[in-house]
Amino acid sequence: MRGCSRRAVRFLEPTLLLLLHHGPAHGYELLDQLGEFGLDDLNPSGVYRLLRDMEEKGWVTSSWDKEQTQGPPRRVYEISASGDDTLSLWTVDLGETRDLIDTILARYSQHMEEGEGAYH
Amino acid sequence: MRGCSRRAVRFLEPTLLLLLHHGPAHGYELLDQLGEFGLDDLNPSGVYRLLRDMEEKGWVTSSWDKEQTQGPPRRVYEISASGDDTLSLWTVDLGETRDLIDTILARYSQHMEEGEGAYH
DNA sequence: ACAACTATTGACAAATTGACAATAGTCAGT
DNA sequence: ACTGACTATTGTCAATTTGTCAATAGTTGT
Repeated sequence: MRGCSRRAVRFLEPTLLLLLHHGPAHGYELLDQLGEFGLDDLNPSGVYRLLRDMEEKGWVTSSWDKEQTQGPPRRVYEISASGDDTLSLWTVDLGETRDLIDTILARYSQHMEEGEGAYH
Repeated sequence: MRGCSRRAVRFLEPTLLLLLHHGPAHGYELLDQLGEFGLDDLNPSGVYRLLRDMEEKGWVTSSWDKEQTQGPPRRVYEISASGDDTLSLWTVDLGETRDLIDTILARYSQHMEEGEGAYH
């Protein structure tokens, strides 16, 4: 099923905002932390692209990391006040989505208990 | 926010399967029933298109309604055994999605309580 | 005949996503 | 110094998905 991949995309934005809500971070680090949410196996370029999009919308700001590190310069993202607001709006949306899921699952269980889906 | 529209699209497929799991129905009727799930304001052609796609995948079958009705002939969709299986898989996916949402919302509440997100 | 409502289909632009290559810096071993 | 492995970000382009709007077509009421 394609569900997993689509879920990843759908929840990438709020999850990134949440992670940045905790503190500034660079893309590679975020990519790693997304795994804790089950959002693994996603394409790095998609994440970087989304971060750039989010910056265009003003939800995050970025700057090059000043510290020398084990690789090329890193772009560090930080959430903005506007990003905080967006995250807050996202939580409302997520709550509604959860309600929808609950409704669907409840109806499904109900059908199954009543044996209504038994045409086959 | 674009969340609502995207939610509609994301949950259209399982919701249609669920409705058809209850019994055969035609598109126009389904379109109406989707409103009960908060999936309103969606474009009819998108729903019809998805139903046709689902038929191509073998999850539903369709036939023209024999009964005379108040309009042009209606295509009646019925869920197949394969559709039942798909719906069942969908419930697993939806459960995982709900878990993800719960995780995100829990972390957000936690940050807020601890006042960690207070840069601004 | 005309308008309003029921019902489905088609077509095409716009937006999104996936896959992969390109670039570039550091570090460790040879 | 060269090589390969790892870190880190960007760019590109085809493929898929979605949104929008028009087209078709039957029925009912005036």
